[in-house]
Amino acid sequence: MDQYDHKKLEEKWQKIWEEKQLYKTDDNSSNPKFYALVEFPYPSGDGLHVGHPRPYIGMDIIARKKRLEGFNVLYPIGWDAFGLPTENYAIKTGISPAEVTKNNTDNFRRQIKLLGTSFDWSREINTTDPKYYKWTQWIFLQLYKHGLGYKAKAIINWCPKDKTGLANEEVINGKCERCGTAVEKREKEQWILAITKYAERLDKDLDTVDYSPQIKLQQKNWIGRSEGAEIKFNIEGEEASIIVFTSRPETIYGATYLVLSPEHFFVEEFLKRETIENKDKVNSYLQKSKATTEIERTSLSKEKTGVELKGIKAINPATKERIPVFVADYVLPHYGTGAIMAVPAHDERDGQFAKKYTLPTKEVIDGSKLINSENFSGHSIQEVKEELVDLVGGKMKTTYKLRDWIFSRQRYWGEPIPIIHCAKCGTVPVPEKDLPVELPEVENYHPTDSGESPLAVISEWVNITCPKCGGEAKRETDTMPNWAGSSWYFLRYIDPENTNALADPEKLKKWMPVDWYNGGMEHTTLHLLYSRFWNKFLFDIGVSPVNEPYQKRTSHGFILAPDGEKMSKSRGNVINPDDVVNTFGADTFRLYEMFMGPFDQAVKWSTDGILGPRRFVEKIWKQFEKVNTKTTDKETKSLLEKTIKKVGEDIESMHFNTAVSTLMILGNQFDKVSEINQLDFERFLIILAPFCPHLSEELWEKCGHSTSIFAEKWPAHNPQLITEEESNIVIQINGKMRGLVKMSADSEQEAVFLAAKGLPEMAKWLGKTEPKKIIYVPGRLLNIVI
RNA sequence: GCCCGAGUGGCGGAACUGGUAUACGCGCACGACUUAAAAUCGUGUCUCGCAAGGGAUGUGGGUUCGAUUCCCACCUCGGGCACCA
Repeated sequence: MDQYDHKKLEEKWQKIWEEKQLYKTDDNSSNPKFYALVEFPYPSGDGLHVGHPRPYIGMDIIARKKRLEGFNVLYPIGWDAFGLPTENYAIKTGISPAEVTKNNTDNFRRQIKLLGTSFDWSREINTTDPKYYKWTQWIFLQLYKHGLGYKAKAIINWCPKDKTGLANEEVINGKCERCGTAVEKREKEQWILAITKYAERLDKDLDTVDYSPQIKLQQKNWIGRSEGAEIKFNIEGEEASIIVFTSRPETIYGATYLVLSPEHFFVEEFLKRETIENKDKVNSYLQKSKATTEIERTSLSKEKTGVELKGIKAINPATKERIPVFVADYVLPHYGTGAIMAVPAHDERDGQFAKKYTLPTKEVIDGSKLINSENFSGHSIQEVKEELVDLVGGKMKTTYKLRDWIFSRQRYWGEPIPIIHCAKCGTVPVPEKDLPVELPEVENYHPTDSGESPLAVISEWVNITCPKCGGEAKRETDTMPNWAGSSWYFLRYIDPENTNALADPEKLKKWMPVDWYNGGMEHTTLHLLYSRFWNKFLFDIGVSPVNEPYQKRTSHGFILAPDGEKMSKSRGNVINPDDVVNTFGADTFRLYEMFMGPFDQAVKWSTDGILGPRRFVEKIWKQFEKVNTKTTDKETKSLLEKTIKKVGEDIESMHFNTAVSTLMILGNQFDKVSEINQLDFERFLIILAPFCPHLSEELWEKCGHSTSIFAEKWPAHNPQLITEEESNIVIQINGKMRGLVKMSADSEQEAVFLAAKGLPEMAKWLGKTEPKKIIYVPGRLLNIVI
């Protein structure tokens, strides 16, 4: 047998697969469909590092197994290519982002192909392709037309020196990443998408999908549904009133003051009035809070700060008491109504604040009963909650932490928002026939001095005639955030060339929903939620055939550099898969990435660790010499059946690391025997094939087959050969293992006890004393308590 | 700070629904082969103890006949916190 030559072998099979279009998905197949999806990468200039392939390989194993099980599998890939790093690179070098993207995607494609993944490359998509973003823009227009896209003022990070808006990521310790100037907050008109209108469904419909529990929980917490009440507090001697939201309206008798967020519109109102006695102090507090981040503001450990609006008092509608009104930044503007009634006795933050400013504290709850609450005292919370809210003229209300989605970016490298501003007609959507609104060439990719996107200075692009009245008009120059293109890409894979619709409705019906979507833990809230939102909207307008886009969602962990740090070019600790594949081969690489640790947890790359999988691959290669027509011995045969069962189950549950170790145990057993029956070996090759497709194809061919191993059927295991007549029953004394008896698994307790007594090593334990208690777990364990 | 995870040999990790802790792999040690080395193969490898036996799954408690697994408190690390992708 010739030497195992991974290069020769992997090139050979990758070429054959491509020529035969083995992984091209047939829309017309009558087999049951299976849509496997991984998050498409952002093609950075650094190229692929060994962390990228982990999900691709994991899903590839699942996709290959599903094909072997007779499914018609769709397993596509593409590029999520709009975004900051490419734009920043363009600003630095002057090379156009489109060109940079082209180079990067070419490199990524080459690298991914080296891994022997079974992507259907004929469906490759790119979010920066006008043919693609035409439909991203089209979706935006539908959102706009349905009242889900609106313009409003929102706060952005602003660098006063660079005169440009900054992403949070570009703000380092409150300073501009580029020039170190202190970053300010600025209000700016922005396009916003009303995702909160979908909050209830996004929350409730989680019950209908198969996401891992921690993913569901994190989504739920992010959406943050909270049932409470809105209650109006009148301002003494004025028409004005403040509406607060509280999740605990039953504590209203304990509300001893009100707090407004610094951004609350009433704060500005009140400051205009002569009644406020401490305007300077309030104003300086407002200034200070502008410089504080939200994380600092909401921190429980941070000392609460605030300032009273001196000169006004609110009236507690339950007690009719006059209570002070404060401005404090621990109250956030976008949650509830941006104003709260403070109940220091029963809320930790209110309590801290009240202590600091020596405000009265009044207990109104004792266990589950109300106290000090006039007629309501003595009643349980549940009983009187709604009645109480009624009495004070409030109304029950469900609120969400989820906020609307700020959709504008003042950047170049994103989808132009397809809107036209006409002096006469106002905001006019670009007519659908004029889509896509293509990104024009610009000389300078840097935002303008006024903070507009670089598109704003291209007058021949900006100035346009109004499609409604034909008068002078201007294009919207904001672009979309990177999230836009990735919020619907799973639909486009289904019909990537379609020019009449984002995808053919029949095809969508055939393929949706995605059966299994794997992605990074870091996308659990934003991307996952945004894409669920877009799909729900598209479902509502009859475009997507399903209410939920992803039937199942799992996540993978990072691969860290050997030093335990995140891999990055700047740290200089990047491991390039090209080198690893070159030295060890794609099959070994795949095996190692799956073997190195639990798929959903972060794990460090080890350059030595890959030797184990490589030795395994060579071992299997050599074992082909033992293959003949003789019968495989009983022990090996039984282990093979167990392995088939376990590997199948482990793939389904993404326990790839234990699947590989199970394959290794069988490989070790094959080493011990001198003969392996060919049919048995072939069944082994099929379950190995998803992990090591090249090696398996080659050995399959050597077994005399002329068709691909992936045209075979996933083998069924024979359960009868797995069950052993005898099993080891553990004998414990006081919960510690002291012996072992080999007996039939359905033995009775008495029989096992007798057998245990017969063991020589038991004499010293069981000597004369009578056991106090005996616990028997049938077929597994006998615990004797003495 | 808040939300979601994780912590087991020298290292990566395994242990099904509470039932033999350390599977599999790396490394290391010794041996075989070799003039030698590499590769390969074999044996051993949590720890204390001559042994009987004891101790170990981040720390401290608890529940249980029995806890890596369940509960409480704490420590450390990773992810997210809405304009990174």
